[in-house]
Amino acid sequence: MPRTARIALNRPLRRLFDYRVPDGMDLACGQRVTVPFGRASATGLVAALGTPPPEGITLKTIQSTCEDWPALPPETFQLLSWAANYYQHPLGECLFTALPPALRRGQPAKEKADPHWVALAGEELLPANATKQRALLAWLRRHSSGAATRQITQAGFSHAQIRALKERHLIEETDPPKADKPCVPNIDGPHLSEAQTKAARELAKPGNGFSTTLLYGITGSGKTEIYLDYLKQYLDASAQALVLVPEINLTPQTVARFERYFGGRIAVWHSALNDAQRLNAWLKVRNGEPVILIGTRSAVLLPFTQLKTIIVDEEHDSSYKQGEGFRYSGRDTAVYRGFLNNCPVILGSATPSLESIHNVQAAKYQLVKLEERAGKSRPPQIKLLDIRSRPLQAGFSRPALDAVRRTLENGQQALVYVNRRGFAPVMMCFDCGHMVECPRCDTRLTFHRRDRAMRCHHCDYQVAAREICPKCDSDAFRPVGQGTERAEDYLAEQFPDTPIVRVDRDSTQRKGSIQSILKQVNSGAPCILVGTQMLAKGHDFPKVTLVLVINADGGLFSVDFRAPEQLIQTLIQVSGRAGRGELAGEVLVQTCHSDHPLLQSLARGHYLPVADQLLEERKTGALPPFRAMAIFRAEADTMAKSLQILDQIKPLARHDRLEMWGPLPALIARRADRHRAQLVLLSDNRKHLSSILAGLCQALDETRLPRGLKWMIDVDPQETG
DNA sequence: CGATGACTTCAG
DNA sequence: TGAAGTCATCGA
Repeated sequence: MPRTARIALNRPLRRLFDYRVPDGMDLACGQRVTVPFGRASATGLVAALGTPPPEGITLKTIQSTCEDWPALPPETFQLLSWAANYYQHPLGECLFTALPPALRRGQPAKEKADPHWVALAGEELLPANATKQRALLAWLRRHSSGAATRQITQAGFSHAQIRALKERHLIEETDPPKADKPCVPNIDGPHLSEAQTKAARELAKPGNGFSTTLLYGITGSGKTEIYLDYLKQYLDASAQALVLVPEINLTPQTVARFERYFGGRIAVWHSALNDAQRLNAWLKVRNGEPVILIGTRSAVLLPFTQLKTIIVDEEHDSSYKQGEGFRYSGRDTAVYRGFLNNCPVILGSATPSLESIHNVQAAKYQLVKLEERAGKSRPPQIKLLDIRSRPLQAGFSRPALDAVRRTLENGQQALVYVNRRGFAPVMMCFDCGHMVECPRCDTRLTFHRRDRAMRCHHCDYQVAAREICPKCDSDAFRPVGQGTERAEDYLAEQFPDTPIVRVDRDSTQRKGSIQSILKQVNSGAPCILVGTQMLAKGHDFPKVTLVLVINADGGLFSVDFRAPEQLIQTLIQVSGRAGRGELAGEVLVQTCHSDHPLLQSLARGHYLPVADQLLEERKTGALPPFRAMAIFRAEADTMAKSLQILDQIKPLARHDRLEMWGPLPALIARRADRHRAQLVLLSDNRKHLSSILAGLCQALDETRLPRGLKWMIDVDPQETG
């Protein structure tokens, strides 16, 4: 009887392939192999052994193993199998997302050289017009230990510029900097306040098995110090730990803070790493080195073998949910990982997700509270500023502008939060009413005055901006609504002597990184920060004493059931930027609905009661977290095709514990010329929902679909539009 | 006529 | 997914 193995390949196929195992080859689940596939060969992962082969197929034979140990150790393999099933994504693709690109391609699991570039002398040799090259050279000078190609391109420079400097012998390749930091560089732990110490003591300790703790710590309460102290006090020297952060929080400052206490034990994992860096970090983790790994979402899939604790910072952050392909939640996967590794999981936030609060109420999670700011700062007071019947200029009301002026006069800084980037979200003709729309999406084009362009924020379309209405040639063609650029311009006009710093996707892309911006702000001179979401997330601006929210109303009446939760979280997070130093903070929220119960209780200052209110609404609507939700999405070149496939599926999903909404066109029905529709599935029983989804997948795999039609399943969706 | 491209099929 | 095979169309 020949031995067989079931192999997972990196293909979007919901099936595995059986192979014959040659005599004398030892295999384990999760091991990398090379197999003949079609007329070529492919890298695969062993998914099962000794399974009875299907009839009527002559098995091919595994060519070789890539190494004699499983690339995915048992817990990691189990975690991915669970996730494949939970998120209804093909197992092969799930397993391969846990491998660094080099190993996906079948390259050997050996440490890779990671060439760095350093600047040499002789800048005067550069021609005067080579400004970009000069800028790169200056940038490299600031990175004395050198920077990898990937980091250079991330900072906004091009490969061509690197090549040009290399040819002029102004830069050269070197070895990457060695991690020369001592292993325990700082014997003194971080100094904790009484409240922090108490919270740190209450957290579940590594070694006591699996548990999940929600650490609710208000903004500015110093959660990072607690993490540092906790790891320092309770993590064994030989153990591994995982710290998950949202992408935006993985700044060099965050890493440096951890390195101060743990030196070379700190490793990082994020999207800006190049292939060599990814492979090397992955190998460290796989080899069981006692790393404390700080990483974004996908770090939860790394092959830890000695994992003893997991921390998920800002656990409410929606960027933990992958929005395409393998749509897993890094936070929820982390909790399951804690279960598999039998270790504690700490979820930290000043604005916990309703899911986590619900799990506390259901006694699945423990709650540790920290309701006091660290140091001398006081939590800011939130004031609602009703702008009904108040004249607005570029979105600013008189009292709001006065508040900014007072702040600057006192030598302090102000932060203005605007929900949209660009100058104005719409251009409208006041003669014929025409609004410029995207030709490929059901959206309006946003006007960007800086580069005189109209852009679609949902696809890559853009056109040159016009002075007159493209339809009727009227010159009454004007921007409507507020964006960051417009706020910036208006403030510059009102406060000509004050620097205005805009922070949004556009400004940070151009300037390479947010770092230099933050540095400027924290130098302390009076200035006004204008920005989007980006500003709300975890940054420390000690001199900011006023936060002004231009308009809070978007999230109050949205069709997306998560919008109110996200609005409240953003408002509290952005408010938390105020008064973090010794000066007291003030928050002004402009709204047309100051009597709205959510805003009213927000103004009373505490998150948990607002969250309870939101949870009550979810309960009434039988929405998550009270029921499990999945969305079946379809997109095609016509809406009819998309709706038709969902109509076809709907009867197959019928079940007495399942409610279905739709099929309906998506909120933005057409995006990049694809017509999108969705069927929402809700069930009070997750197991049922999961098996129904699995059945639908199978049924769809067996049907021939009209061409151009794509479908996907989103379990626990973050975006319901 | 071959070349090109759009589209379908199939993988153990 | 991606490589290979099928089929229709195009320009000279």
